[in-house]
Amino acid sequence: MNNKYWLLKAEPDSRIVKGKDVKFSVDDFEAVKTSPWEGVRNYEARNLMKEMAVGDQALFYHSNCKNPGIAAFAEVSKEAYPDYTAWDPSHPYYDPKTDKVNPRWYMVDLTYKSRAPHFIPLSLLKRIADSPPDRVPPDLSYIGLQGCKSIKEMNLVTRGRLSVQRVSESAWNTIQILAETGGWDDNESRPQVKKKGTQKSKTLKRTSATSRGAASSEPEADGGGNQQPENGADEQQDKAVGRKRKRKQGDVDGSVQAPLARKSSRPRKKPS
DNA sequence: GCCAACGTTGGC
DNA sequence: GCCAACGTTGGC
Repeated sequence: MNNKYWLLKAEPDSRIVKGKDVKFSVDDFEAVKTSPWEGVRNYEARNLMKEMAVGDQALFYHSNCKNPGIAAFAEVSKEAYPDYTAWDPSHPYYDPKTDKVNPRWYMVDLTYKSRAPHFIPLSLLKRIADSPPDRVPPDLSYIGLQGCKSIKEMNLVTRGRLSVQRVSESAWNTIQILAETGGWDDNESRPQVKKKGTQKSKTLKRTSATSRGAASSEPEADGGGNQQPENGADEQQDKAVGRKRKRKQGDVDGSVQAPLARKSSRPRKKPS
């Protein structure tokens, strides 16, 4: 593969899942420096992680928050290895159907590199994506048409529900330029830039903790036709939804319970 | 295997 | 907090 760039999502706001806070902001990331990207219970996301190699570059994205967007840059520091949290019955993302002999879930380690000088809000990327094919938004003329095009093709704007995504080299380059240059009008509030040491508002901000469950689903239907997620082989990508969530190692061993995924508890109501 | 129901993601 | 989009479940 010639893809060495990725985008991974994390939630900067507190949200309790099975008794544990899944918050993992850019500040948290910078503090721990390196963190295992555990908890992904989505085949497509997992497969993408399996493709990652040490040294690959990644975009750290703030999701499910007031200002979603790219907050920092990171690097893959450890190739995919079994996600041990899947075997821990006390973990929110415990998966009873997998074991150490035949790991189902994997994770990589990501190491924080630097903050995006200019936080890149999703709204900006969307604005670019919505711009005419032959025009570059005036305030972003410096990225050029090619830059615009690369953004328009990002999974971030074309799909959205994937917690781990591939990023093309051109999109990566464009993001770099945007982050360094800034200059757009709509950069309203942004989470980054920790002002003075005490900025870590740990105040419990409750986001809309509706009822996000843990992992997503189980089977991973694949558009192509390969629906086998497992097989140690090199599966491509299946598709399933991704989950994003990350948390710093420190609070990992909380101990909770609750499995994940909603297998078949669905009360189906059918006519007649 | 189709497809309606409904859970989840995640922006707004 | 609302809700659109997406995708999975599972009856038939």
